[in-house]
Amino acid sequence: MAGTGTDLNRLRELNSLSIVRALRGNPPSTVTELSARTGLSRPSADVMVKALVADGWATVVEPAANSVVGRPARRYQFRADAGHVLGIDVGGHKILAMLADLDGTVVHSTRVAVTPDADPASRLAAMDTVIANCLAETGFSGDDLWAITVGVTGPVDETGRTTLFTPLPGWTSVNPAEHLAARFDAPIRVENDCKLAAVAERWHGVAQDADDIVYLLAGIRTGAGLIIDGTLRRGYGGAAGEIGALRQVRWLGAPAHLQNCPGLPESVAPDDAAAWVFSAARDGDKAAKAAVRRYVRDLAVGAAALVLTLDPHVVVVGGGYSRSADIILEPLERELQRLCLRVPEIRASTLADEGVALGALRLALDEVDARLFTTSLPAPLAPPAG
Amino acid sequence: MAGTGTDLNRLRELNSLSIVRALRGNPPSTVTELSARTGLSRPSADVMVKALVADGWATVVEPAANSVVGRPARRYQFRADAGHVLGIDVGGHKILAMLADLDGTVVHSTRVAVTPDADPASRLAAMDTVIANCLAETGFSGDDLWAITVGVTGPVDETGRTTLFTPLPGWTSVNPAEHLAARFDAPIRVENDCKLAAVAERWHGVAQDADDIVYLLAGIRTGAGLIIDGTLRRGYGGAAGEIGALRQVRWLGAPAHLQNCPGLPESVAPDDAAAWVFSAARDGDKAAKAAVRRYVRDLAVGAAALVLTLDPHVVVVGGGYSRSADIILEPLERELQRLCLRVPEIRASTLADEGVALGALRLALDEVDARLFTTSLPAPLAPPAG
DNA sequence: CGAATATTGCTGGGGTCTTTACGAATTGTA
DNA sequence: TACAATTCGTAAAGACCCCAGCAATATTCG
Repeated sequence: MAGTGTDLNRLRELNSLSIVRALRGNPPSTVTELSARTGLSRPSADVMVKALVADGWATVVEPAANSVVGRPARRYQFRADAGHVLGIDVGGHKILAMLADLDGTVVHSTRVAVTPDADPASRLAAMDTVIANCLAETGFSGDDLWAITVGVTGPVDETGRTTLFTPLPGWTSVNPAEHLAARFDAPIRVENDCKLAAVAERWHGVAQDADDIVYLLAGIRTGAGLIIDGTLRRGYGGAAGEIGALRQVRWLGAPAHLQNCPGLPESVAPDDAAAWVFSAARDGDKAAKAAVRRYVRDLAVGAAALVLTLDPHVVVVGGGYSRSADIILEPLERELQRLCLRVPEIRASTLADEGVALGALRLALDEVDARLFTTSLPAPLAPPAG
Repeated sequence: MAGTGTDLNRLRELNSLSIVRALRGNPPSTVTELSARTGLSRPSADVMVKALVADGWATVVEPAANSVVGRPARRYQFRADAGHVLGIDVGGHKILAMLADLDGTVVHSTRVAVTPDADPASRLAAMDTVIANCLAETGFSGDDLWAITVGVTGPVDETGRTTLFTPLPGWTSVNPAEHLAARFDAPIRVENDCKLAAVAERWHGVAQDADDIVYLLAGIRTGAGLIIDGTLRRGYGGAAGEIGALRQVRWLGAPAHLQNCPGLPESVAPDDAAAWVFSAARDGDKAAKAAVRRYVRDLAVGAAALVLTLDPHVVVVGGGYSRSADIILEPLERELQRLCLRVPEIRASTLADEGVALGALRLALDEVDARLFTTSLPAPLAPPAG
């Protein structure tokens, strides 16, 4: 029964989707271009794209200045604003929401600061506020959202819970997916923050060329996210990448080398300690340099375990400490050279603290795509015209 | 240009392949059954299967005793003997070749013993002999082979070389793929033995139900093969799973606990030492039990690194020592419980020393399938009738 | 031997894509 | 301004595929 029995309707769907693919991510295209891009004949491409326009998936862009000989062609464009998705980073210090259209263009983002020891209820309330603001400031309603993804700390199981552990107090009892499902109709997904950051690096970050990626979160917390063969790997129970739980790897204590660096002035707040150490090391401070060396050495053991297990193309170093990539990357590479069989390329993230939210957006878009590309074209939820 | 432009021909191909899928792995089927299985109409299924018969991909099986009312239906069967594939395990102690038809049924296998310190040339010669015998004893020629896969020790790069390292002396300079390419036209692939064993466990072993598998080779060598999301993961440079190279993991020295167990009689050959220790431990020998405990403790650290990285569904323990799974599995699980966040199921392999060759067969079959299911149906290389 | 049953084979209908062809719109040149 | 050249838009014809339904066929059971 699960057979791939394929009839004519399916063929038409396939070709319609083929046209959608050809439209997306390209500048407004003529029918001739679409025909060339899809391999379909020009009349077919014409019929398809006209149907898409009728259903609200595409629009006609007026010819514009055309300096070429011949009748000017109509240009069609995918209606990226037919729907929107939301990506949310629920972090220890901040909550960040990003709203993007179907092309993945970020339309708006909102953030609010929270304290790491906030209780779950107030954290969820802050999340609600951030979302509400993001929608209010752009004039959208919850019905305009086609998918929502939330990034949280700790391994996430199928249901969206972080049962194994999480640094956020009380968070294990919370299910953000259920919480949001009561407010929004869109499909909601909860995912681990490191995993989302990894996705973001492949989407808009420094690993766009790689299919096998290890993302290292280097910050007050240490963690990892894995992309294998181009897709995010969650593991059977959603706990892939949690190599830090292995004591031999020393990730848990690694940041302490920086936090407790001898010579650290009392005036420096704990959150700024690492930055101070990196800066001091850059200035040649002996103790700071030793602290960085010890930190990197511990970080490298876990990284080596990941690298040896997966043999990735690229290792991306992200997280708060990646701002000091200039003094981390080189010793990290040296350590990996010592520990690994084949050393991957090591690159520093450039997504600052937006990686998790961006990755959440990408996953939400994937959700939309999956529906779009498998279960035929859904009824056009979009208004008939912009 | 890479567009999915889909015309009628493609539709027909798709449906033809759909029929092939419905035929394979099923007993001889009537057109009505095929129609039900594929979702196609009966006339369509009829036309398709007739075309397959004409091209040599299927045969008609005569009605046989039919005890049901009505006109007896013709039964069609996939011609598994239209082609064959070869899987070869080039190990330290033996070389094993297996010949299978397109259904994966093993038709014949040949093996020969070699010494671990044999030089590359004689090892390749032994491989040639094993293949030649396997073909001669079944009456096939090299032209009947549609794909060949060779399993070797050590990480294999894209070209089929084991450049990073291998325990076989001189083997880094050898390229078995090139060697065989001079003799056979079929596509040839070389792969790491642990990876192939992992594939075999999912195909015919104890992990058929799992999509995320860590295969542990527990023997005189220690190694791993990874299956993630149902497919073998090689890593960017083919060195995935080589966690044993990390010193912290202690895999290199782990078997020594068994080999050098105090109380080991001088009369026991090195190759039989582990078996003796396991047996002694089973009989309650204190020293032997301690040696096993130490071995498992070391094995578990690397296994934990793999498990924490990938969060697999199942860990399969294979290799020579898996014959003593009865006294390894329980302490291994206990150790993993201690070291991991979520402990996967742990199972002992039952494929004895045929896992690598079986996995090689599966990969060769995958190669055939890939051609069959992407680039349309190739011209029937098969003779028109059995 | 005839009725019941299930399969086989065939024909027409509906649908899709492609090819071919021709009219329409614009540019550049005489 | 008129005309050729070029490209786009669209319509008609042809080929192909899938499906529904009906007549013919082969077998079992009474």
